[in-house]
Amino acid sequence: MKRINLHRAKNQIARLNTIRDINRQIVLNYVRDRSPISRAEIARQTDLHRSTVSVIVDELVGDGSIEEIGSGVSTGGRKPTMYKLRSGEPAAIAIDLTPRTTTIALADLAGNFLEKEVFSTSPDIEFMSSQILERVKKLTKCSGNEGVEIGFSVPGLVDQRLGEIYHVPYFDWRNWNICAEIEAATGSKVTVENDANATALAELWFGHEKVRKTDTFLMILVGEGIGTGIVFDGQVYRGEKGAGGEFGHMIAGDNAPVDCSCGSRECWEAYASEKALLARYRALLAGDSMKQGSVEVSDLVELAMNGEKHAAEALNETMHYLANGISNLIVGLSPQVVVVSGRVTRAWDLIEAQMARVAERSVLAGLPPTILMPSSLGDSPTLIGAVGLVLARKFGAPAF
Amino acid sequence: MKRINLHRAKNQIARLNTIRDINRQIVLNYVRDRSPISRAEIARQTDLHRSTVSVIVDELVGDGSIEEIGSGVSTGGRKPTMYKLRSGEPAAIAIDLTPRTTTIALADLAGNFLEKEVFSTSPDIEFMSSQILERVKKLTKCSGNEGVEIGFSVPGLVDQRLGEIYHVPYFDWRNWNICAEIEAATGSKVTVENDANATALAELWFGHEKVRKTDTFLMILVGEGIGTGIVFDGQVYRGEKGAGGEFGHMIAGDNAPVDCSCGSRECWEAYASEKALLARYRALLAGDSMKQGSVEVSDLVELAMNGEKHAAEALNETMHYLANGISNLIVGLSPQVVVVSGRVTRAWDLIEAQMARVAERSVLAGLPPTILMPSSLGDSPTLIGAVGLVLARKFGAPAF
DNA sequence: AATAGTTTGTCGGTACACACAACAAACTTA
DNA sequence: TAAGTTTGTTGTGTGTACCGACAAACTATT
Repeated sequence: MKRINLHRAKNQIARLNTIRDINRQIVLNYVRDRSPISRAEIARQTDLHRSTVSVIVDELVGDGSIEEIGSGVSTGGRKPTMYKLRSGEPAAIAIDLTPRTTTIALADLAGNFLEKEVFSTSPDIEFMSSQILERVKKLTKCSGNEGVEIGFSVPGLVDQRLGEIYHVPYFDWRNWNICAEIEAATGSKVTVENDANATALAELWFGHEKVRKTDTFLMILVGEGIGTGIVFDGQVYRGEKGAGGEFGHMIAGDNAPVDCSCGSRECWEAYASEKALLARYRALLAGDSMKQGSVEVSDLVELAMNGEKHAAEALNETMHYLANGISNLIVGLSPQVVVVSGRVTRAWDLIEAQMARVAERSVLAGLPPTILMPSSLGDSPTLIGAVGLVLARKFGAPAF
Repeated sequence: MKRINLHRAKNQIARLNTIRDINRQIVLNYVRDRSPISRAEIARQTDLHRSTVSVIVDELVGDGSIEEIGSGVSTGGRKPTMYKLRSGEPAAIAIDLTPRTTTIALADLAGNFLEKEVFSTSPDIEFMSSQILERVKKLTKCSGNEGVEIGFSVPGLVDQRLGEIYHVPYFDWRNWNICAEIEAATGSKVTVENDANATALAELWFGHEKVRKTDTFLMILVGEGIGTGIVFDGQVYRGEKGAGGEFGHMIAGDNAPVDCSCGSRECWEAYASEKALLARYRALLAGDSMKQGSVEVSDLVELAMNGEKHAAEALNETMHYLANGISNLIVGLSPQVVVVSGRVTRAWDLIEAQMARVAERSVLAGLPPTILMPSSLGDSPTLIGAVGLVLARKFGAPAF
C-alpha cells in the first residue's frame, strides 16, 4: 500500500487518457514477454475485452512498437494472428563508460545490438566529451532519429532526474555536464545512471528468468570497487541523489588489504573487491619472495581455478569477505534473489561454498532462504543496463 | 520507472472506474493532509476540474469519509465551504502486542483514539488468543461494525498477505493463526505487520512533517532488539515473507556483550539494543564491586543524563555501536531521513554526538547528507502503527 | 461434401468519468 | 448600489472500456 505523494499530485491525477496509457503499457509488456502472442490470448490473460485489446494492438502496430508475424496454430477455430516486438529498427543508443573502455551502441526495442563502437576511456574529460558527442551524433543520424532515446551508464554518482554526473571517483571527474550537451546536440532524451543501478536494471529487464519473475532482488557488482543495486517492487531503489545502494562503503572491519576509493580502510569494498583480491595475491607472492609484476583479475581467477596455491588463497579470502557482506544484506533486506556480477563469478563454486557458511545465519534468524546466482548477462552488463535505461522508459508503468 | 508485473495483470488493468478510484484517493488525501480545505482549493492544487472535484467530494461526504465544517474566509468572492476528515466515529481497531503489554484500541479516521484497553502480555498463547478475541469482538460490536478494519502489530515475523504470524521470538510462538480467527469472529479484514514495519508506517502517516514530506526514509526501533523499517517511494519495504528490514542481525563485530535473540554474538542488535545497554551497565557495576539487581532502561537513561558515571559510559558505548550501524545503513541506502525510535532517544544529544563522529564518512564518500531525528510519535509508536495499517489501506494508492 | 461447433477479430451501442463553458449564488470593494 | 471576484452547479462533448452480435476462418463429425 503506497502513500500518495501530494507534492506531485499534478502529475498523478487520472485523466481520460490515463486508462488507455495504463492498458497500452500492459498490452505492450505482454507482447514483449510472451511473444508470439495473439490479441485473443492477451485478452484472456489480462481480463481486458477482446475489442479493447484489438484497438490497442492496432495503435501499437501503428506507432511501430510491435509487428505482425503471421498466423499461429488453430485450437479448433479461426487461426490467431500473432504479434511480437518490432526488431531490427533502431530504438535506443547505449553509452557504457567503464574505467578501461567506453562503448557506444545502437539497439532495437528487443535489446538486440545493431551497431557497436568501442574505444579506450581517457582520463581527459574534454577529450571524452568530444568523442562521445561525435559518435552519438553519428549514430543518431544513421538511425533516422525517430524517437530514439539515449541511455548512459557511468561508474559514479549521478542525479538521474536532473541528468547530472556529480562525481566519477576513478578519474575524479566532477559535475560533468555531458548529458545536457548530448541532448542539445541530438534533441534526444538522455537517461543517465550509476553503473551498479544500470546493471540491476539490466537484470530486471533482461536477466535470468528467475530474476525477471521476481520484483525484489539485489545485484552485487564486484569490480574495481563493489556496487550494489536494489530492486524493490519492480523499481530500482535510488535513494537521495541516486546514491542508493552504495553498500560498498559499509564497515566490514578495520584493517582491509587496500584503501577504499573513499580513503577508508574499513569499507566492505576494501575487503572484497577486485582491488582487494589483487592486493592479497601480491602480498602472498611477495611473502613467498617471488616477484611477479602485475596480474589481471581474469588470469588470477583462472590460476585459482587451476589450483595455484597463492591465487586460490587470495580468492578464497576475498570471497569470504564478499559472502559476509552479502549475508548482511540478505538478513537486512530479505530479497527473493541475489545476483552477483563481475569477473570473479567465473569461480562461482568458491563463492557458493563461502555463502553456504554464512547462509545458516539467516536460517537461525528464522528468515526465508534466498536464491543466490551469478549474473547471466555476460561480459558487458553495464552496456545492457544502458539499453535498459531507455527501454524501462518505453515499457515501464506510466507515471500516474 | 517501474516494471509492470505481468503475473498480477488481472488486478492492474485500468477499467472505467479506475480513473475515479485514483482521483477519489487523491482528493481524500488532500482533505486529510490540508484540512480545512475547500473544493475550489483542491481543484487548484490537483489540476482536476472544479466540477470533477465537486462530484468526488459529494461521494466522500456520502460514504462518511469526510464532513463539512462550515464556511472559510472569502478572498473577494463567495465564501468556500470547508471540509475535513470525519472524526469521532470508529474506523479502525488497533491491536498492539509487545513483550510486556498488549493494547487494543478503537480509533477514528484521523488516528484519534476513542477507546483503549491495556493488559499484560502472557506467554500463554491460548490465553492471549482468547483475550484478544474477546476484547476485539466487544469493540467491534460497540463500533457498529460499519467498515471498521483491524490492524495488528506483532514483534516477530509475519506474512502480511497471508495474514500469518510465523514466529514471535520473545515467546517462541510459532504459526499463530489468530488473524484468521479474528476475521472469522468479526467479519472484518485484519492486517498484520511486524512491529518495526508498523512503526515505519506510523512515521509515514503520522510522523513529523519532515518525515511525511519524504517518501524515502529509515526507521530504527531500539528496544529489546533492534528493528529497522525501510520506506521507499511511500511504501514500506517488506522483502520476502515480510522479513525485510531485519538489519538488527547485521554483523557488527565478534564479541558483543550479550547473545542476540538469534543466538549469535556478532549481530548489531547484540551490540546496540537495550539488552546490550543493560548488560554493559551491569558489567561496569560488577567491576566496581557494587551490586545492584535489576535496572530499568528508562531509569538507566535518566541516570546517564544526570551524569552517573557507569550509566553514562554504558549508554555512550551502546550509542557508539548504534551510530556505526546507522552509518552503514545511511551509506548503503542513502535515505533522506533516518528516524530513531525507542526509550534511548531521550538521551538524543548523546546519539547525535556519536552520529556526528561517523557522519563524516558519508561526506568523504561524496554522498549527500542525511537528516537524523528522534521519533515524534511518543510512547506507543507500534500502537499508532497498528492504526496506520488500517488507514494505509483506506488512504493508500489504489492497487492499479 | 455438408454441417455443426469453436475461435478470432470487428462493429455498433451503452455507460462512465473528465474537461469545458456557461451560469447562478454569495461575497467584497469601490 | 454597482461592479468585480470566487465558489459551486449544470449541461454538453469526448475518450475509453464493456457488452453483445456477427462475420470470417478453421476443425471435427456425420
